[in-house]
Amino acid sequence: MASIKTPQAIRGTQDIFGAEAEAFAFVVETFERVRKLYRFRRIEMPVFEKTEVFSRSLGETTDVVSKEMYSFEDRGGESLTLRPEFTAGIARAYLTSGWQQYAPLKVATHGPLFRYERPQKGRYRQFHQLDAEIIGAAEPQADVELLAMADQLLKELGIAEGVTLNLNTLGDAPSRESWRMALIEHFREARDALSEDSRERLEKNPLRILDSKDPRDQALVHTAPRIDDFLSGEAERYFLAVCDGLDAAGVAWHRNATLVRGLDYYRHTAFEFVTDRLGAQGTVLGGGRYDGLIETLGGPHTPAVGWAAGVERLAMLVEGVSADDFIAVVPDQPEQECDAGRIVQLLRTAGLTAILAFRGNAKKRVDAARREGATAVLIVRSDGHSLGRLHMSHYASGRSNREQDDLDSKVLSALDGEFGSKFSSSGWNRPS
RNA sequence: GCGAUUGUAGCUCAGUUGGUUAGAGCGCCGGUUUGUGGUACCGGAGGUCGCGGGUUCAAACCCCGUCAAUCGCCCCA
Repeated sequence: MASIKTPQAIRGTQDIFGAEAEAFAFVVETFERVRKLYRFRRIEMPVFEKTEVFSRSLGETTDVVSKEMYSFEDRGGESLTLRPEFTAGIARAYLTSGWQQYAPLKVATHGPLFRYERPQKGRYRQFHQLDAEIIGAAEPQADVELLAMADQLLKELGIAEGVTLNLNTLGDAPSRESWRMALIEHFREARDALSEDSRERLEKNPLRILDSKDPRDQALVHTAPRIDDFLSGEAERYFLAVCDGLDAAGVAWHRNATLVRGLDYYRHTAFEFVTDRLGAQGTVLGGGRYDGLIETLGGPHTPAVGWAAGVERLAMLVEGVSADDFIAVVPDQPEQECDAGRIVQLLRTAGLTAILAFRGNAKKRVDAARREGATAVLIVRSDGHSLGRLHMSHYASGRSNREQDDLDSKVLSALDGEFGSKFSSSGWNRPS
C-alpha cells in the first residue's frame, strides 16, 4: 500500500501557535488600540497588485524588485505580484479610490507581506507588518506625529527599553543628489580598500556603503562626507523642525548620520527603531518620508510619510504575554454533564472565561485542566452530595486570598443562585 | 545566490571505537487508586533513524548527493 506523503509547509512560512501566537496577537491588538488614539483610519488592502505598482515605485534596481518579488501571471496574462510592502499599494489606492479628497490622510493597516528571501531569525518569506502612513502632508508635524505613535506603541508593548530610535535626514532631491555624488567620489578614491560587497554597492547603491557591517568599510565611512554639508536651507529647517517636535513630544532619539534607507523613494526624514536583541535583524520598525513616490505612479506631487514594523520581530521582543485567567468546570459524574454545561454557559454570559472539561473521568479532567493552566477548577456534584454541590479549587500560584475570594464571588453572582447560594472553596494560599 | 551547523517516536532529546530486537521524559490510549493541593500507580500503542546512493560481514553512526530546518552574509520590517 503506497503511503501518502504529507505535503510540507512552504519554506519561510510559519504556523504559529501557543505563546508565540499570543505575543503576535498582543502586538496587533496593541497597534490597533494605539493607532485609534492618534486617529489613524483603518484600511484594508489587497494582498496582490499589478507588478508595476511595486516595480515603478520601489525602484527597479532595488533588491526587493530585482530578486525578491513573488510575481506570477494571471489567466489573462497580466503580471501580478504578492505585495512585498504596504506603501506602494496604499499610494495606488490613494490615486484610484478617490482618497485624495481626504488629504491629509492618516491611515493604518496590518497583514502579511511576501518576499522571496532566505529565511533566518526574524525574517520570513511570508511575514507580517504593521503600517501607518500620512499622505498629503508636507509638514514636519506629520513626521513627528508618526514617530510619536511608533514610540508609544513600543512603550505599550513594553519593549521600549531595548529599542532606540535612529534618526537621519536624506535631504530633499537636490540635497540628496549632490551628497550622493560626493559619496561616490569619496569611495571611488579608496575603492581598493572597500569590501567586495561595497565595491558592488558603489555602482548600484552607494548610499548603502554607509551602513555596511564590514570593518574594512568602517574607516572610510567615518571620513565620508556627511549629508549635513549638502542640505539646502529648506531641508535643514525641515529636519530641525522634526527634531524639535520630537523633543517637545518627549520622544527620545539618536542622530545617526549614516542611516540610509533601502528603497529609492525616501526623502528628508529617515528613521529606524533598532535593537541588538534580535541577532542580525536589528530593525524593528522603519520608515521615512517619500515625497516622490506618488508621482512615480502617475499621480500629482504628493508629500507623504510612513513607517512599517515587523510583527514577528516585535513579538519576539515581547516576553511572557500572560495567558488570560480561566475556570474549568468539571462534572463529578456523567449525570452532572448538563449541569456543568449550564454553569459554563452562565459564567461566559457573565464575562468570565470558562471551559468545560469533557474528556475522561473527573480526576483526569482536573489534571488536564491544571496542565492547561486553569486558574481554578469548579467541580459540580449531585444535588445533596455530602461534600456540597459545588467546589472551587484555586490553582493559580501567587494569588492572595482576596483575589480568590473575588473570583469566588464573581462565579456566585454569575450563577445567580441557580446552584445554591454558596459553595466551598480551597486554594494554595488559603489556610483552609 | 553564498557559508556554517543540525535532521532519531506527536514534542524535547539520549544512542559508546560501526556490532543482537534503537531508548528516556513529556504527550497519547487503556486501567487502578484517590473525593482532591503543585511530579499518584500499572500497562499499552507509536520510529521507512529526513530522502537516495555508496563503503562494509555488519551503518542511526563512515563517504557522496539531495531535501529541509536553524543561524549568518546579502538585503530588509
